Amino acid sequence: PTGPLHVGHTRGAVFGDALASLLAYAGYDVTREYYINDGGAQVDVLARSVYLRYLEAHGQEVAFEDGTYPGDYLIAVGEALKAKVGDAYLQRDEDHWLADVREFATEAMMALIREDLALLGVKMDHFFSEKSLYGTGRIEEAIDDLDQKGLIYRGTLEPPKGKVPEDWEPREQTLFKSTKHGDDVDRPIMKSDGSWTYFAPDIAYHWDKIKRDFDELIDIFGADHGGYVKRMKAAVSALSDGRVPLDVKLTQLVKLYKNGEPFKMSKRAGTFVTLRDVVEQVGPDVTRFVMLTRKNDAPLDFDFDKVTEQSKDNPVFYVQYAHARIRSVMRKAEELRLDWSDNAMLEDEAELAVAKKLAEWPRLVEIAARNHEPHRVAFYLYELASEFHALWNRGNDKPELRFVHEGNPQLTAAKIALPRAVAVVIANGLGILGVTPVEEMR
RNA sequence: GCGCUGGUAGCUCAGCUGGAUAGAGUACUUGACUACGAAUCAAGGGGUCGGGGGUUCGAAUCCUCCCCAGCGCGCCA
Repeated sequence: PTGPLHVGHTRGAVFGDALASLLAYAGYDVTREYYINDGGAQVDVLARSVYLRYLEAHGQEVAFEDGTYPGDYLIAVGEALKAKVGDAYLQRDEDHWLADVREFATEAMMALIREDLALLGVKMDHFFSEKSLYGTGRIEEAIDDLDQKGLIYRGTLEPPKGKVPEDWEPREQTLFKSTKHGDDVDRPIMKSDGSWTYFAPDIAYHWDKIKRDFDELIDIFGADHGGYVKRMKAAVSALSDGRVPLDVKLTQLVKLYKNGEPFKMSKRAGTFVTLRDVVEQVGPDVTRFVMLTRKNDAPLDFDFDKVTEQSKDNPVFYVQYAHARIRSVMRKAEELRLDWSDNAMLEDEAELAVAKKLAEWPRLVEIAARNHEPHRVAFYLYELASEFHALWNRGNDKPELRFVHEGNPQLTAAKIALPRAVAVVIANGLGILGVTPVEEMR
């Protein structure tokens, strides 16, 4: 939690949320967890950055050197810190304020992040703090388990082949024998100075999940953490004696475009496009749908202009439009006071095409859930909408294919059963993706 | 050097863990509005599925070796 969520995080959040909903829809019992990285050196950096803003709030000139976060979002946090502690931390050593500011800043960032998630409509069941693993014996407990399995030892790693880092020299470290569980090399869990590497609390976190009796785990990482997958799987395999499968989904980069021009963001310069920027411009529904119309492991182009357009370039509108059309005819049918019936009358090939597409739905859900691929739902909805629009237009040529037949409630009931089923599936499908089905287009 | 993820129509992408003639959108061409409406639909052309080899009755999909792109590779998370 070093800042607000940006577009990359957004993709991970949307993907994870949709995957969880998909699994729940398919009948799984799902828990959504957010792992808070509040234990490492990065929160010290955050604390120092906030301290600079705190000094600034007291009217001092400050310089944001390398290794601090210069983003504007910390200005308010600096001021809030001033409001809380007054001048108590002015001209004092880090020892006096670091721990407290770290706590303060972390809480402020998590508040931001929770707001961001709420904007997107993402609800977490648990927030799990990395920090809670330190100094509580929980890391030691997990490592002990591995040790008892003979997977922990002192040793020295080979330097990486090819490109060797400048400052490389052999050091003895505490290592996890991850090669026993499919990894390429053994991984350090303890630095040469005796403190934990970042891998250790991650092991402890997964150990905790295994002990909580989950029988399947899914992690979602950014693609730049891809090199981390094998060791995490190895750890889970070792900790659970191979009983609990871990699937790691990597979400690729989001490339942003505006007016057809790509623009870059830089965390260092403090210029990055936040989740809030995106959601406020295009809305949560569009944001979610667009991010799910791509496989998670393929890069995603996110064009602000295309995405705000209400046209075929924008698949959300296409699917929403189908739903709105159906709801519209259903409202009209209600005025006729017909008896709703499930006995559809299907004779035309366009009607059969829609019915066939509908019949694919259960199997599609099953496959998408099994493969952990929510994007399949988005593509399916597009196809279903397409079949429906085709049928609709056919009603222009052949009046007998229309859904509402004035003065003939029986025929209307038979013809409206099919689109009614389409609306149900679209609503359910959009529900999985976290997109609100609309009653009418405006 | 090793590992991970990609390479499918001009462009953006699907493709059900091995099935029939590889599909959408976009773009281009030509048609269609009396329902929430052309915000939509219909028709047409466009492919050595990165390349070679292998397994199979059958491969975009599986095995292997190359090529290209992105990411990663001990005391940063």
